[in-house]
Amino acid sequence: MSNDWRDFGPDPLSPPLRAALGVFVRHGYHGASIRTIAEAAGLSVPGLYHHHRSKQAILAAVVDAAMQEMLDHTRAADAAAEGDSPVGRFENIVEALARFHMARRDHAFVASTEMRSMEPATRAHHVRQRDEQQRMIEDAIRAAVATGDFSCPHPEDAARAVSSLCVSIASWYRPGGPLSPDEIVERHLVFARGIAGATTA
Amino acid sequence: MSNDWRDFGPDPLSPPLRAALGVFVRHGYHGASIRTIAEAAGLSVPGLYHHHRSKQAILAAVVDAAMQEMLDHTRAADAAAEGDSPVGRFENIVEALARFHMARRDHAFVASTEMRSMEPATRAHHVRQRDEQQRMIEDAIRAAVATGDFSCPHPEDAARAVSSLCVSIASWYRPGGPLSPDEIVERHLVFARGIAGATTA
Amino acid sequence: MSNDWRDFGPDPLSPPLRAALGVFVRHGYHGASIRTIAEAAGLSVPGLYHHHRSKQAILAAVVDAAMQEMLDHTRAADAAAEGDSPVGRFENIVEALARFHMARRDHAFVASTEMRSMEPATRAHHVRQRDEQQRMIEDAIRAAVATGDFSCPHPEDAARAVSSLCVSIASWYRPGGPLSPDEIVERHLVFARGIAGATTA
Amino acid sequence: MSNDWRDFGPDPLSPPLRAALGVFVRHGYHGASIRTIAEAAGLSVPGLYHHHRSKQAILAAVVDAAMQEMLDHTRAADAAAEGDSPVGRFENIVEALARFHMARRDHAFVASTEMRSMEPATRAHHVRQRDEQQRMIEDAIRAAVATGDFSCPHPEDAARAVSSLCVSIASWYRPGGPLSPDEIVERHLVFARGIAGATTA
DNA sequence: TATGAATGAGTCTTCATTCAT
DNA sequence: AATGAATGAAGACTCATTCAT
Repeated sequence: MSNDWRDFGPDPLSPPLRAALGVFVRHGYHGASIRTIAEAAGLSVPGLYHHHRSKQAILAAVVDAAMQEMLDHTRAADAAAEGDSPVGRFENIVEALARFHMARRDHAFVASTEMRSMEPATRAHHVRQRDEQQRMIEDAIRAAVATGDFSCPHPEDAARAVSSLCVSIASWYRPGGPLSPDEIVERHLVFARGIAGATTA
Repeated sequence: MSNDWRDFGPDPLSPPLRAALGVFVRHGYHGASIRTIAEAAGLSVPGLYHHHRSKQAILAAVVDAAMQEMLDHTRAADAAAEGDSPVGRFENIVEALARFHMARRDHAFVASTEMRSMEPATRAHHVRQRDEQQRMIEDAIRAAVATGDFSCPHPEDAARAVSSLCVSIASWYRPGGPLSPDEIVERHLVFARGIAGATTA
Repeated sequence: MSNDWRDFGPDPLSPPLRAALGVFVRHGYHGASIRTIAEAAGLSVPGLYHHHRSKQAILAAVVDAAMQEMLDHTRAADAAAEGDSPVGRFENIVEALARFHMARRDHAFVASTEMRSMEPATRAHHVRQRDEQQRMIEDAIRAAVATGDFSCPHPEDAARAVSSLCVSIASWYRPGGPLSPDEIVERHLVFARGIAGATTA
Repeated sequence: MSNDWRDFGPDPLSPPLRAALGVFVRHGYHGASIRTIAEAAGLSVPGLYHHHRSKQAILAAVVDAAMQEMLDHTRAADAAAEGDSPVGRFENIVEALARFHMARRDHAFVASTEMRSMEPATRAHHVRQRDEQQRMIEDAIRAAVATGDFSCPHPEDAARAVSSLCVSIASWYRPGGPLSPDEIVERHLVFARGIAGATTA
């Protein structure tokens, strides 16, 4: 993982979970019936229950897998900039985030959209993961401010704004669209630097 | 409306629609039962149906009211900057958007979150309204680029980013939170100028 | 009435009852909603209730009007054959029955079809009217048997068969169809004579 | 089937369908609630839905089973008269029809009564089956006219009258009534020959 | 391991009917 | 005489889940 944080391999979700994800994306958690999910997975209903305890457990598994993968990649991106300037760390993290929201657009969409459908424990776990990710951005901004590379009076707000911006990619990006992932990354790096108050071109 | 685009009066939604909005926010469209909505509205179920043809019609009414109010205020904010520099237009529009997403946080949240729950006609209408709003931002950016106030190679992407940023306010802002609306507006104006590549302080 | 038992004037049903009849025919009693009936009548729902106590009362009124008109015409047809041979009585009654089931096809259809939807009292009344009508046929047959014009070992069964035959006209006859009412009458007179065992052409 | 067209074994309907049939007979299709049907079948509501897709599908299954059985028996009765005079064919068909409307009185009643409650496709199928049956009678009559056994100027109308007569048995016959099925058959053969204009005793 | 059958509780929606105005 | 607003009960149907096989 240390070097390939830019690459997302095939979806690691098990077939039933991937099927569930598709249904969640199209209909939302409450609009998705166990029957529809089972059909999409090519399983009978009890067959699906053999793999997962409940519909809620399916949601938790999908969301946790997504958040783990996101954290893995952003952490690796951060680590890969070890020794670089804080700006390099910031840019790596943003790039990892942006790439994740394209490569795993459905996963990210469901994770951000279905918070209210999660049971308290699941939701708390999810929020913790999201906060950790956001703090990584914030830390990088603070470091860059310390070196004078960024001029940013409110690093926490800027981090949230950058994060929101990357998350929102998942709601409009379509593979095969007019812009390539590389172009989208490039442009969002510019936006993110603008939000963080980069002082140099 | 010409001068008071910054102010949002009391929620114009009828009591049943306001009640429905609250349930939609907490549980999502599919998670909201007509029974729950009726209870929240202090009506019997058929009493609710007396006012609205279907659950879907309730969603459409709520979303359309929200989008109309958003468009009214952003248009007025744009018009109020008539004669100003393009930057003034841009800032007015962004401020109107930000204020809307705080004053009508629930409305905006449901409108942006429940697109997949809308029937095709409703969704198409909604998308048209959203696109018009986004084009207002884009036009202002292009004008500011023409005057040299902004340096922005991709105005359409920047407009989407600015719009996404304002929309995302609705998902974390709480009245009575640590920041006042005025502070939030101020900070988001800075973020938005950063995204659009403002060349001057 | 004494002479014009062959003619059926305009439908004597009040407009709301006529509207209800149409809905009953198309959807059946249970499939007909008060709202649909009110709409068909051009009335509001309470407006309809102003004229009739309940949906059941509407059915009773429609059915009773139909049966009364049927009895009026068959009695008059019978009376008009006073002094004729029993065969003349028989034929007059059958003709009246056949003509009624064409002229008031919807009324007759509902009356015969919705017996199970009538409350006990209404149903009992209806059955009494139907039995009286059937006995008129039976009496005529018996009289014709006594004169040797008919050869019929079971007049009661024959009367029921003749009655059923006339009732069934209502379920296929359409005004403007290939056969004129006069032709249909003529042919059913032949069938009825066949059922009753007429011994002469 | 070749020899036993006179006998109707135990009702071939599955228990849930038989239960539904009973409820349809008593209350009509629209008056029959799925709850009542399920109770009559000794099932829960979803248990009933496990076996049948919808209330309409239940009606279609019941009606089609009835019409199939009717066609099977009348065809067999017709075939059994192979080589006989046309009058023999005619009598066999009528007897099969009459017996069917006694042995399967509820099935026949619902099939003829609930045409308006069938969805278009189901209704079309039903009408086709009914027409085929009626044409069998018509053909037999025409053949008997050709041999001079019947004198009947309008075979199509006579066939419809004979058919209606047999169908109407289902609306008054009760097992254990004053007349045995054999007696009823005998009398209806006489009526049918009368309608068709039989020239010989 | 996998599934046909089952279910209590819930879904959205409509029912016939009433009443204040 | 007419209606907008309301409702308890019921409509057909589906839910997530279980269990015997």
